[in-house]
Amino acid sequence: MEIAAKYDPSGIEEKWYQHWLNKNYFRSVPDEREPYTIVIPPPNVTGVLHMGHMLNNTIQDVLVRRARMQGKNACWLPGTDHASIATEAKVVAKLKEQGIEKSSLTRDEFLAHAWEWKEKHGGIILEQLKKLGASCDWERTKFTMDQDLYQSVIDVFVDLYNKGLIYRGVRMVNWDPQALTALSDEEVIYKEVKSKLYYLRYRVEGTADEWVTIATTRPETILGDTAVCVHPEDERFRHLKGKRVLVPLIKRSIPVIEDEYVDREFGTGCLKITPAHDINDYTIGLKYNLESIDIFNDNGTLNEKALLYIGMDRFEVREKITEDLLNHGHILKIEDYVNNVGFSERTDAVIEPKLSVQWFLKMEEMAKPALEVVMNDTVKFHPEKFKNTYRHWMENVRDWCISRQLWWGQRIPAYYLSTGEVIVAASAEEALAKAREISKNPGLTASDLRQDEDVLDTWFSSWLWPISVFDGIRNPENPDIKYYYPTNDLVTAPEILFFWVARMIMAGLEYRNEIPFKNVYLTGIVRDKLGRKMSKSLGNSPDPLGLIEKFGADGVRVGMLLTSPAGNDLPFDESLCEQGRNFSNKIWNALRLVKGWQADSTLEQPQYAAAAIEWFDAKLNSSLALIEDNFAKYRLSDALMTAYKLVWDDFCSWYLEMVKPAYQQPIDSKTLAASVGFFEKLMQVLHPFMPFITEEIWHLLNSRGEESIMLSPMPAAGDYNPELLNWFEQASEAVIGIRNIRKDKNLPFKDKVDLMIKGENPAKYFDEVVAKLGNISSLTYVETKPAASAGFVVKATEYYIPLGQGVDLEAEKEKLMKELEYTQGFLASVEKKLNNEKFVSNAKPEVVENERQKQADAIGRMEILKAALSDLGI
RNA sequence: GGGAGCAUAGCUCAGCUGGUUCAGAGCACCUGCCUUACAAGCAGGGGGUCACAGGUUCGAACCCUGUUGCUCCCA
Repeated sequence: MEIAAKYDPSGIEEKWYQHWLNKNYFRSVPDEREPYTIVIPPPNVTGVLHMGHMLNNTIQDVLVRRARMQGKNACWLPGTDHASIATEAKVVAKLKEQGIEKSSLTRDEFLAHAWEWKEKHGGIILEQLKKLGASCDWERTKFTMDQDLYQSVIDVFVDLYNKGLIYRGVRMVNWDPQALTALSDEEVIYKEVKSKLYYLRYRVEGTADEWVTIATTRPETILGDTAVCVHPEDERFRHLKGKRVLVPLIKRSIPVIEDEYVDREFGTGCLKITPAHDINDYTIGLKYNLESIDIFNDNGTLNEKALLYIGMDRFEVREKITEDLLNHGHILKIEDYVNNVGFSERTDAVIEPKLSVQWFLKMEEMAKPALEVVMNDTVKFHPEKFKNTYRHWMENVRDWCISRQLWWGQRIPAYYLSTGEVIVAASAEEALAKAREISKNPGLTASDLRQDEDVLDTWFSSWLWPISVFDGIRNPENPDIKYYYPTNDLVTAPEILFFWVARMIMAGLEYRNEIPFKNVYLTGIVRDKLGRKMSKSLGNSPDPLGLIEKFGADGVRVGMLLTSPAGNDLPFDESLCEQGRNFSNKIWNALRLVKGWQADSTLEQPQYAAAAIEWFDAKLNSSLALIEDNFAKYRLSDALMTAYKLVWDDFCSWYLEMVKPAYQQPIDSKTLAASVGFFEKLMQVLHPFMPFITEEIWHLLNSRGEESIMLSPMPAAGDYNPELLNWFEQASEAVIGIRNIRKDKNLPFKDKVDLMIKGENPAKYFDEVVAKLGNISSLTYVETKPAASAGFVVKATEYYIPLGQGVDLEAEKEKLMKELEYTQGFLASVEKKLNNEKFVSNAKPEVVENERQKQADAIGRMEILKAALSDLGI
């Protein structure tokens, strides 16, 4: 069979993914095996695959595929979330393009558009994941707005309300004037912005020319000022005590109050108080019973309470009012100033602090056990350092604002009577029944109830995800939830540690009385070479599908994993994928070599081949043990690197070279079988990382019929003789020594040379291997160093290659002297320790013993070197 | 402003309880090779005062203190 010299993943990847799907290999249903479960962090239904997803889902697939091969019943449950703000924004924009205003639609009409949009564009991302090789149980695909998940959210709201954990309150919220909704603190991104600090003077009431100067970054908010505040101990303002000042332009009279909150160093030391539009001012307003004048409409324009500029946008007003203040002599100066401004994560609009009535979930009680399970490692974080961050947040947790002024999402199941009374119930019918009961008015009808217009925060559905996808809220005893929950591993980004991971833990404890997952693997952020976060606006993100096309899914997966230890950011570079592709090609060519061998069952197995097989078996087992350890510690890149080196260095560079028959010669059947066997095991080990090429090769190595590598048992580390590894190390060093001499002395590799060994050689077992790899014509043991030869020493064994003529005695001498010097220095440092009484008496006995061994070795080596030098006539 | 973390080769990172192999890996780099599996390769090689300054210890990349620089989270 002809095999292409370069591995071409196109076609192969498509073929196998389709095959796996056809065979339903990703499907999981409860059975008697141990379950292994991962629920996908549901990507935004409007989203397309980006590099962060690539990393995150590669990791999940590696874990799932490995678990599956370890005989577990592996279930990777995929899905998407409805992303209320982002999706609604997209649908609104889309409608606008068609000339439809959201305000002209009824709620139901709008939702119909939204669903239509979702059916059309949602789920693209899941299709893209298939290109990556994701082995999700697609039959279980969930969406947070699916009827069952929707209902679970509603049930939970009602339940928490009945438990007294959900309440309605007036709060200063982060208002997104573009999306027209409140945002949670986590959805606000603070950015440093170059702005201006305006120094404004307010006239003291009852005076003609006495002024107070304040500094503000938002001059337009003076229209909502209800006080001016100074520090009680500030001498500069003592005379203002009990006075009032007039707000410029509108001449509203407001009091001068005193509070220690004021930073005397900042600005003028005199602060204007606008309770309706600043969170700190709001607190002060409450303390001093100040009026709150909300001057903004929801969309960020000014309302009639502002008295001026009514209907103008806040930023327009800022310019206009600056002008007017200047004209009226109220501005003393304007300074450049850098401050932190909050922006909406979704719309990038500047957040407006705004007072409004919202629904909140009390966090304190739920946070305590959720903190506990992480601190005591019931839920393990990888890497562990995130426990600190988690604790800090959980200890300072604030109530969760769960309402959003949107339509796309689970509508809050709260119903208002005309009296303003609130009834929370899972359905309108139940609410009506309750209402009749409470009001003792059986004549109430559905039209007497008005349901809350708001929907719930998307996280209020995602926090139930590990439970609701198995219908564990509505049917807590169903077989799926009992089998798959708690899930095993969660793979996600540290950015959402709090608003998703923490809350899932809370929900799990609340509704299952059990943690939702045992391990949380926190990935880093994929950045570009310059360390910038990849983002659409920067345009610095490569197209993931383009990468897959260029390097193959296997190559990209390897590239993503090679340099991304848990929790560390990944500075992405295409060359990483290139390395992955090169690795694919390397494996492919190893296949070409092995497939090219003709077996001859009459051939005796050469000793070198038997030795090579024994060695590689030991090496394989020791690497497997390492890989198992790496996985146990969730060090996936280390596991991959171990496998990478095992395949490339040990298998390809050493093993295959050792057993390889001479050109166009057949190979003995025993060696071929062993080689194919090793190859298969290596493919199995690599399969979780590189699902496609391993499946392809697995089938090319042997006829498998319908079998799949993805269901084959993962090789487990077995016992091995460590001596084999030590001996081989010596032998391989000898081979390297021979190569070096060839290079130094310009001895072409194709010319055979003699090798003479002096002294005890523990690695005798590999002599034939050394002879083969060194292209040695005869390997003999000698008592004395042969004349006119070049040599080297490995441990306590001397190796010589006779050179006939042209031996550079000086060079030989120099080499030996250098080594002798080094050994002397080494011995000195060892003896320094041993001669130190404190060391001998304080250090652990095995450490001291070790030093003695080093001493003996060094002395022995020095003797050998000295003897070699004296042979040279020194 | 409060909290956490990091600083080891050109880059990305390992380095466990302080003690052979403790200064490592991969990539990049340099040199030589078109050696019929692979130039997407082979063989070999160079490269680090472990941020800086002190301290503890028989012994420090590792523990302690301070300094500097960077990152993240929270306000």
